[in-house]
Amino acid sequence: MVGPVDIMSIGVIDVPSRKSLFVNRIEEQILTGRMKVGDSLPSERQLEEETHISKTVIHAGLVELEQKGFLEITPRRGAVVANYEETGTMETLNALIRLNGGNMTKKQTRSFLEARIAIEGSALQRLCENRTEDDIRYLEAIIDEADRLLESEHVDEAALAEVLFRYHRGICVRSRNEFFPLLLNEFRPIIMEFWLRSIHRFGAVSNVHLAKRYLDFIRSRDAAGAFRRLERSVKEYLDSIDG
Amino acid sequence: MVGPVDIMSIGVIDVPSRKSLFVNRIEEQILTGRMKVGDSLPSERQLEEETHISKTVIHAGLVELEQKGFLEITPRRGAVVANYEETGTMETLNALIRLNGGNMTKKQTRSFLEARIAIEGSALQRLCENRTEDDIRYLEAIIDEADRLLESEHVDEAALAEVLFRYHRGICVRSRNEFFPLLLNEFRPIIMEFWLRSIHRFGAVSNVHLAKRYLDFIRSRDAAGAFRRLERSVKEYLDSIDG
DNA sequence: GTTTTTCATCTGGGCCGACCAGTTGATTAA
DNA sequence: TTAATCAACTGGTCGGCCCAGATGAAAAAC
Repeated sequence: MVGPVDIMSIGVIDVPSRKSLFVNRIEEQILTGRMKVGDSLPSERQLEEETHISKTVIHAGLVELEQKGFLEITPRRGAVVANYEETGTMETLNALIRLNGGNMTKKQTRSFLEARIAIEGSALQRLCENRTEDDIRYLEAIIDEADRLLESEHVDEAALAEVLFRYHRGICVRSRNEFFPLLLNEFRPIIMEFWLRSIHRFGAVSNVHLAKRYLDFIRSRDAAGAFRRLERSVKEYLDSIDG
Repeated sequence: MVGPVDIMSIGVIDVPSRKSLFVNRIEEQILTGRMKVGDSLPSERQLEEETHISKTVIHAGLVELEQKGFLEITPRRGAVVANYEETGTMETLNALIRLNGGNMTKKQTRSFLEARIAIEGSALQRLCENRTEDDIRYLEAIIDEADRLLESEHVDEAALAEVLFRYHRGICVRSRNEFFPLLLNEFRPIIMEFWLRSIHRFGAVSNVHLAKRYLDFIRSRDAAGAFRRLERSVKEYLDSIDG
């Protein structure tokens, strides 16, 4: 049952699709500035010839790049590099960060945390003012999941980050604002990365403890206190990466 | 030059792509509840047969629906209708509102304006604190565009809404937060609809005047005043739709 | 009768080369 | 100088092919 070699593990080799290779190549050209905003791309046929990838795949790749906000395609006219500060969405930013190996710059981190205070802070205050017993039970159930993960010998950090994401999205869901949870979904990859780093930096227990702290504020309907706590924890995180 | 009929204008007929027709059909089925969360979709080959659209296009459409948060596709298993409150993004919401003829419910409007205060309010305060002369010039240039539109006999409302969008996104851009402008792009269809309604309700002049008012606060670095003004104008809009 | 194995069938993922219908711009005709 | 023509080029679509994993019923082993 065990293969001939079980000392050195090779690991899976996942073959990247031609489409993703093509998309990454173009993204790279754009983000490094080799292709500038307004530049026309070669036609799909030219790209087919150049890359030895079929036109269908090229076409699908270009459409994907358009959805990400990198290109502007006009049927039967061609594709040009879009001003992705104008047309870009969070997906564009996610692609940008992913291309940088998942690392955000300090400015991006600061921007992210500002956005977090703006959105989650607003949700938190609304929830404190309008919470019901059912909201408390809903959030407690998620905290219980986190506690169960902490009981294990080796804490599954990815799973804990996922639970923390669901908890904070839960705050947005229960704030009765239909937009806030959707915005958090938009941020999802970035937020997950953030929680992973936060777990590494401050430990699993500490992060779950902080989550419980917010629940206390919600219970006692202390909107101002909750907001101050959020601001403080963001400030602590920023200080920790500056040092 | 002029066709045989120039009294009644026909207007361009832009032929929708098969992919978009397919995507809209499925969205409709989901949003009207004919397909419920968890329901399995027919296989790509069945859909091909049923719709007479090739598998290539069907596949591309399903991938788009997954990105919009409407479907959850598992390779070699099939696609099921996703819980779009969980997986949805702003694109999902845009589709939902578009399907409703661009009309938001009162709760959606309230949610939108709360989100606007959270995001643009935060940007406004940051900008007031850190503005440069160049920021002022940048925003003044956009205001000039709006003024030019006002000079015309019949104000082009769609164009003005577009300029107002660019102005308020400009505030986010110049706030030096990389996330805020992208979030506004995400909202774009909703925001455009909002400005159109605001122009109808309060008039073109009044909306441009308010935009200039924000510029005053930014010039005098009055962050608190700017925020209060934003809150007030949102409140006025909410009152006007309640009445 | 119960468990295990086998294997035909179905799924989405990926790719290809050909064809379709609008756009464009130089050439031709008026 | 102007208008009509049309070949070349564009993105969009097509149907077919193969791949590898999932599925479940039939066959084999117990």
